[in-house]
Amino acid sequence: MAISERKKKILTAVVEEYIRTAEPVGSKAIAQIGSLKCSPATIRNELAELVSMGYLAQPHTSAGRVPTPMGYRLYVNELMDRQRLSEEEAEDLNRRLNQRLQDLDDSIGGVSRLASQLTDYPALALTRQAAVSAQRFDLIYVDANTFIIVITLSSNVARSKLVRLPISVDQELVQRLGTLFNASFTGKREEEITPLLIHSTERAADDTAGITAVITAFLLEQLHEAAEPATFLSGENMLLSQPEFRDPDKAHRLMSYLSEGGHILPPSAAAAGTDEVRVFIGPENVAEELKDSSVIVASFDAGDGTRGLIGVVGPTRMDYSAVAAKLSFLAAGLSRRLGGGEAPPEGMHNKLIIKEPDNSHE
Amino acid sequence: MAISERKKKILTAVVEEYIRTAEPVGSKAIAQIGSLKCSPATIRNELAELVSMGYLAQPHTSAGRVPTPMGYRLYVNELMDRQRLSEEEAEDLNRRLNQRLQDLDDSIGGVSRLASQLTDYPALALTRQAAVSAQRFDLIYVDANTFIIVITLSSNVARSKLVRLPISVDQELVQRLGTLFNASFTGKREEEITPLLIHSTERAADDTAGITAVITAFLLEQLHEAAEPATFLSGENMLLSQPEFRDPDKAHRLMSYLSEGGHILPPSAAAAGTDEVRVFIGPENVAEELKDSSVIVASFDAGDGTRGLIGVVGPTRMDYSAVAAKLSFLAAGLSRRLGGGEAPPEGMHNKLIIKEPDNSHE
DNA sequence: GTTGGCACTCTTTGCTTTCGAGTGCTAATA
DNA sequence: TATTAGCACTCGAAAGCAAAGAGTGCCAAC
Repeated sequence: MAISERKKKILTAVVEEYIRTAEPVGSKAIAQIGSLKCSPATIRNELAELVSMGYLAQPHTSAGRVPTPMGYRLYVNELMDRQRLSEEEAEDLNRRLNQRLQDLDDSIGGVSRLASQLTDYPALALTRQAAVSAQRFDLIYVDANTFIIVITLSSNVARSKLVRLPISVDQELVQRLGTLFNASFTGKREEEITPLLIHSTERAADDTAGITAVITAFLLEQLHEAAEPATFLSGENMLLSQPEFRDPDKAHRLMSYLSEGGHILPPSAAAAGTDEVRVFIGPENVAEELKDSSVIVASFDAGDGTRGLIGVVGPTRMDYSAVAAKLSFLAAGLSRRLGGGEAPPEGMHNKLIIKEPDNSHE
Repeated sequence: MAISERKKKILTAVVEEYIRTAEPVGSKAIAQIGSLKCSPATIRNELAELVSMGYLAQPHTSAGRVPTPMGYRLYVNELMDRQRLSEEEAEDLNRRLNQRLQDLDDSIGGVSRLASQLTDYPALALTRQAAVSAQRFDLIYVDANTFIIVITLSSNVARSKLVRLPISVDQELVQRLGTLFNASFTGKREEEITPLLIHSTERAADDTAGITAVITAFLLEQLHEAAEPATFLSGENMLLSQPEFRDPDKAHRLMSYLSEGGHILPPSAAAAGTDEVRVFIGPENVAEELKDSSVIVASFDAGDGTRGLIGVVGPTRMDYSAVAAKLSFLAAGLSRRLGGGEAPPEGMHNKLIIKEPDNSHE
């Protein structure tokens, strides 16, 4: 059955009122909202139909209506205003973003904090490198017992470590090792660095002191760490201010799940195109723990093939419109600052596409 | 009035039972615990006296007794067993500690996570450097538009950054800048790097492209960051499993306070001697938000004049004994691995001194 | 000094009642 | 035919109340 214009208006009113108040909304309240010029009775009839169509639900016979996940979905896809931030908001956000952003890697935590402060929901941020390898090795001789390893990764981040040795080395050895590592390990991804390769390098180095082992260990550690999607979560406490989490057990369950850092995002989220906002409503989430929460994610280009995601978690009764706008703006700002390639002009809002998750398997 | 042996036993029983059950404990329960061979009636008399002495309180006339902060204080100072970890626990902990620990700086967050998992309370870890300065600069020429800054700090941590320039530089310039920076900025603390010094270096560099500015900015940023006490908080969600935080508002208030990262520790905590455990019970905390929680902190030596603290936050009804033992062990382990100087033999428990905070100002 | 006994207090729990918001239905109306 | 007013009905939330139970304080006896 097609859904009439008036039904859409009513559904919108229910969703927005429910988002605002967290209370089931009744026919009278909708009539008063305006934008509809008909009586509560008429609205009641429409509401009854919306219930039978599956967009709304009643907690119990004599209560107002509450949107179902399906209702939210329709709202998100078709009904809601695509909010844009006001000039001041945009400016403020840009300023804060600039403050945080020197090097993504250090500030990915800062980004998630920012997202959380901005939206008043717990937020997470993560990056996933495409394929990381070492681009270049520099070994700096400091003194007889000390040298510094600097590994420049393909993502153009330099990682360094100061190594103190129990034995002494000379400048020549350090330099020779540097050349050797540049020859053997540059461009290699983590899985390409086989024990065999390590072993042969070790022999070639003619290094009895085990210094090569230290370097390869550091290399592997850095590659591993860089390849590992770095996840940050902040603002967990925001959950507690939501009435749906007044039940401490429920709150605890979700918070534990979140802080385990695990599979918060549905796999398909990672596949999202840049600057596109995705919304996962209640049961659309794969993780059992998220079945009655919603997740909104935006994806951004962190440069050099690295993909980043920022998202927030909240009750299904979330302010989708506002949150999506903010995340979209944030993601666009990040892409602009971090991403290579064509930067959209500063200050311009990027388009806000909201994609529905792929549910073909259901 | 002096406190009799029997009163001590009874107080101990009340505290431990209350820690276990979170319910006010009655005379009958104490009698059944054993270790006292007298009737509930006798115990009631003693309890009444303990109440009038201020060690215990009654939530209401017909309820059992609950320890007051003063009661906990006595318990912590004199009565509780100084637990030591069992062999297996110690071994497990050591293993996990080794896993986490390569470089304190990266893993301070890991340490707090470990403390939280270990104790089932929210945990925080922080380090405070004594006075950080740059020990050495290395500028590595990569290509005409790129070079790497490596700053080795006095704390023996190397920090690096890959710099891309809009203009091109030659190897000679990079090298010259390196020498210049080594001459001008090594050994300088953040506050010693005045605009004047920066300016004169800039002039000496004969650098029209503003490369010195990039380097000084990075230097200042790193010094600032290193001097800033790095705080990490984890396991906030553990709070919610404590019955005293079943009230979502209360939980929210404390969690917000904690996640702001602020002044969790009383100032005196920072002054604690290494490997010493301090306990701050309820109102002993200076922060208003912590007035009915307890904080346990252990201090460790992170090497090179850096002091670290690990601590947990929980309700006053905390398992002081177990937590103190674990933190003490953890701190000792960290000191051993990170601290310079005399390392106590591996696997040995360090002594567990529990210091009372200095309350002379009250 | 210790103990058993007992009346008393105060919370907790469960039940019943009341109240009200909101519904669904029907009949009247534009 | 679509809308509206009216009204009886439902069901949860809040309030009130009684019974139960845990624990105390005190007294008198040991």
